[in-house]
Amino acid sequence: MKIKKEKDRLIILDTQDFDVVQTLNCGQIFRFVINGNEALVYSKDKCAKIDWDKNKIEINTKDIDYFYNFFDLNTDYSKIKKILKEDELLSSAIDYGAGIRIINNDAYEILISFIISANNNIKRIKNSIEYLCSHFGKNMGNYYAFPTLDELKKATIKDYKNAGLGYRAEQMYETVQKLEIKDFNRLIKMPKDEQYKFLLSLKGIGEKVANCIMLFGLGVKDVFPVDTWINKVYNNITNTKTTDRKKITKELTNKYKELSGYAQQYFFYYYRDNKLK
DNA sequence: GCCCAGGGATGCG
DNA sequence: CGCATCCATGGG
Repeated sequence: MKIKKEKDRLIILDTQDFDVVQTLNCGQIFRFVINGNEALVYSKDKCAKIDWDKNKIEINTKDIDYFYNFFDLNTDYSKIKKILKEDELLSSAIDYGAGIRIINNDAYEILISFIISANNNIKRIKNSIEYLCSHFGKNMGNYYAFPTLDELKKATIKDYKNAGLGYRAEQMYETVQKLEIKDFNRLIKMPKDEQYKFLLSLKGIGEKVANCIMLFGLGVKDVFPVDTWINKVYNNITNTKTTDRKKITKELTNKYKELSGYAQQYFFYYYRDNKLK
């Protein structure tokens, strides 16, 4: 991928492996606004203004190194897509979501966000996160930062209910009180199975959410989060009616191995958008 | 009014 | 272990 680095700006001159709208809309990030050929994207206390046309993408931000990594610009997606396309089941999904990239987001922000995501819909998830930012995050002028862990520790169960977390409010409160920033410094260095175990020990985090945190927040690509959509895809492809997500996870992870996370995103985006029954 | 959402916790056998 | 049931709440 041809990328020019300027001061406060990244210019991507090769758009076949990067579609901003697809990348933002495929359910891995909740803090963004798309307006025509322009988007605002938020992570932690940082912001990027992105605009694009057919031939180039401009990422305007004071944190170019952060967003370079955020959008995974070092990874060659054409190579990944070429390998995965050999799988017949994935071929049309990859054609449809050819511009998806897996975002490298902040582990703590992803952890909080995906606790909210459980048995929830994306619009509500976004509203709840926005509430937490505007009530507990730092005012950055044009937007609110994601609250730091110390800031979020001030939130009560009632605050979480007001944020629309419903029955997840108690779980969130308990997990936020228990977590410390050093947990995340340790987490990033742990082997995969220990990360998984640690995440599962926290309230509000089960297998699917743990896998999402690892994929989008810890850079672990050989995980395959199975949500309701992937469950539907699986039943559709295999002509079954299972609800055993543990089994589906195991099968698909064994099949796609180190590319599981990518395969999962292509499946998820394609089938969700095409309203698979 | 009903069904569903990027599921998880709990209890029971 | 596996399995069933319950859980808030807003959108479609």
